[in-house]
Amino acid sequence: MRETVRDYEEAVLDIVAMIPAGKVLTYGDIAEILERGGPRQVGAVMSRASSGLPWWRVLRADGKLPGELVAAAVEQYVKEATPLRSGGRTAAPTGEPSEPRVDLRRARWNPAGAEQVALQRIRESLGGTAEGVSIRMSEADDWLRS
DNA sequence: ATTCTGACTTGCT
DNA sequence: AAGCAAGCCAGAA
Repeated sequence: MRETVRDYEEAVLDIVAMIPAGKVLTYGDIAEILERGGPRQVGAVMSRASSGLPWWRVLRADGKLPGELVAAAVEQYVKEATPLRSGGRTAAPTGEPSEPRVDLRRARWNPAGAEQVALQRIRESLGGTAEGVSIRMSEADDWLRS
């Protein structure tokens, strides 16, 4: 039995729903967790995501989000005290406000223990049907990458 | 089968 | 820091 597109969407949405307030994940991170598709696929899912989802906690690898979403997102970041870069000191000397960007180094969600297990379970739910799915046990190491 | 498209990434200026 | 080109992945036309 082949996995359906719908399954992939559910998996992505489940993960997004698990991200704690004040923390974030990049599109690529989610693709890695699922070991399916890539950043663009995750982005595609998010573009169709229904409201009610903490979409602002999923952003690009550079800590930004597509233009239109920035305003709404920043509002949330402030509310959730998400670590940002800029705002004050790092602003350009030219006087340009420079849009705030999430500080990935500090804000990236690093799932541990039970959370990581839960994510693994979500991933496994995708390959479900015995298809020679070789599982890597030491995947956790990937999360230690800086 | 082929081409287009996009809430993406990386590497190089 | 900002812009650009290529690479990448999968669904849609």
